[in-house]
Amino acid sequence: MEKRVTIQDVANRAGVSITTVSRYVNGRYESMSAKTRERIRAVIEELGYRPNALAQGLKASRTKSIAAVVVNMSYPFCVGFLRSLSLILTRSGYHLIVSETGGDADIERDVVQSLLAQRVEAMVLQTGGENGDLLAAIAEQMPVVLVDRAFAVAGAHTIATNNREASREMALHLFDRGYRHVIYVTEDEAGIPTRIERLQGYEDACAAREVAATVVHVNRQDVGSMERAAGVVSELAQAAKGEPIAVYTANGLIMMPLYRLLRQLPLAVPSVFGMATFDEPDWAQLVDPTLTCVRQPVEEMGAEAGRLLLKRVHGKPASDGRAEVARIVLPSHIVPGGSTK
Amino acid sequence: MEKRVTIQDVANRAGVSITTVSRYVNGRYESMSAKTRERIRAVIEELGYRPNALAQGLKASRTKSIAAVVVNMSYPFCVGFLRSLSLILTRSGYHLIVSETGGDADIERDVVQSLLAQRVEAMVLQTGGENGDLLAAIAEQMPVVLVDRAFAVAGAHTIATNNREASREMALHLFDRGYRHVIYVTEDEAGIPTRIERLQGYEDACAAREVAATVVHVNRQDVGSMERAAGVVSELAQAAKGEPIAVYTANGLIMMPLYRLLRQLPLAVPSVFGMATFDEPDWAQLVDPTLTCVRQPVEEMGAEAGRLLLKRVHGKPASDGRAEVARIVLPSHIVPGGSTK
DNA sequence: TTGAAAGCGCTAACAG
DNA sequence: CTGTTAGCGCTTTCAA
Repeated sequence: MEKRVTIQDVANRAGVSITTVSRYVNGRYESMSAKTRERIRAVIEELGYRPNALAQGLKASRTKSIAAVVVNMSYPFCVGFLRSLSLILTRSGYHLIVSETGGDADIERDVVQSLLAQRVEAMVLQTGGENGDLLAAIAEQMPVVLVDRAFAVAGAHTIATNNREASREMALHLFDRGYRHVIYVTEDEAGIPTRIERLQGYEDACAAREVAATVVHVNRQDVGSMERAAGVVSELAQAAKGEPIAVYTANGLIMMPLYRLLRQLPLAVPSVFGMATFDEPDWAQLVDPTLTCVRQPVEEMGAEAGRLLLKRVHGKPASDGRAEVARIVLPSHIVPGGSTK
Repeated sequence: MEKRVTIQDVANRAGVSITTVSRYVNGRYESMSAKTRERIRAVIEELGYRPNALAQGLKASRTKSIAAVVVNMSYPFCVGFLRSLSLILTRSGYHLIVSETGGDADIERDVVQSLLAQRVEAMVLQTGGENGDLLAAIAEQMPVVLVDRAFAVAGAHTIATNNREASREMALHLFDRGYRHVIYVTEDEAGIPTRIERLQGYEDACAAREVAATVVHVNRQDVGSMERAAGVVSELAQAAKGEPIAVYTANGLIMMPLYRLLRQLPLAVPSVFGMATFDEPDWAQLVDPTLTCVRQPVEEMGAEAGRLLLKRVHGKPASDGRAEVARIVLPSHIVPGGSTK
């Protein structure tokens, strides 16, 4: 492990002071003779010098890194979101630190504290909502963006999709296609805005059509709950006596394990049985018939988060010391598939 | 943006020197009176002090962060790998910085340099192979792990799967199921070991069965190439005059767009037409019939990378200054599905 | 156009 | 048991 070359080494070799090298590194060429400038350039090249970002940051607490805290980075939403966020940040020389909470409030707190100690310059979180006070306190120190789940946290920006409206539209779409009953399958709301809003949207649609809402709660970890959900669907199908019914899941992760169980039922898709989900799983176009779904603008959300953070991190804080807090809502759209017709 | 509390603040408030506080923070309680210790604990709690990781790291160049450089973080391999890597690292208080190269050698170089300046303590890369010299140089300064693509880089560890053997097995599996021709669809090898090895495995199997190899090259970005591939399959099926044939793709990302095209052919799956792929896409179990595939131990690779890096980062370098370089191969396994029978 | 010097927040000898 | 002191590598006044 060789010793790393420092600004001092460059200064010595070039026969100038470290101040001058520092100036060169920071592009302040105007106060420097062309000769000195060229000399330093050559030495830096020769020695392969790269400034220690740590030392640079120590003074201004600028680490050129931004953290993303998500429930599970393998969730399709997170994958797309993180990727586009990462792309934007990289373009501005920022690094993305990714952390997982698994949805656990204690872990979330620890992770956030640790990130704070690491002096990240900003944070974007898919939070569970339990650490609101902590996040509000952090929002006073650095830009904080809450994504996907639009909890109300003082000082934090939010980026989400129009869950309620899009969910309502999907349910209406199903009713309009002639499905007399739409069974909504979701996870326990657990106070999570996204889930609550999607459920509300479904209920809005039921109310609009004066149809009774049928909500089935499942637990993704629990296969039994999925089987029970399929059982409920089966019973309702029988009770419907041939009238078309549909299943609409609150997200793609629920539909995944449920899909096979539903297809095993003796119900013809889409004629007497419709299927749809919020989210657009990558397999939606591979199954036969293709799956009707709600596409979230995942990439746009990531890009928007990146832009927002960079603007806040770069820019001087607003004159009154408190910048505008953005609440961005990016609309989702229905992608009709063969599973509803 | 309030001023952050420093070790000095704590020292002042507690009426001790910063050294003592530093000792407390680093858990060296033995050299400290119980009274002092309690006093400091109280003040830290009161002020909500958290040591500045930047300043801590400046001295020892320990940033508690490790970087992962991948081609595309949304690739299924990367998603699973990064997640399990992240989990391991977090458990040891390390942060994971994720960067993308898009497979571009220049970007890879820039990203790596930038990470170097950031003083990450180690790197794991899914490299394109063009920056071997740079990586070898870095491997002299910090632990470097090459994952997925087992390029030979001096001083770097590698973690990969047994691509050639697993690919051979899959091809043999297909021949054994009675498919007389197995068409292998892959991307341009581009010098990437993973691709070369999988192709070799297929060729090994063809040689063993004394069957001519049929390799079709496609470009994932190019729909036309996929259609041409499907065309080749169609022609071969006709030439086979009812004899069963199969398609075997080099990875799941190729199979995804190809799948629909192949299913549109008038060929019965699996009786006269078999389908299989390297990788296990999450939709493999959702389509009907389920898709036969090769499951890579993605999570294990991530966990192994994490363990390896942490061991090397923590441990003192070996006495001779050059630690053992690990070449880890984790085996893949065939997951039989209904698409071959 | 340049450099000396004072830190940024923390750790680690070395003395008491 | 505790404090003094000297940096880690770099930026930034303030003078020259």
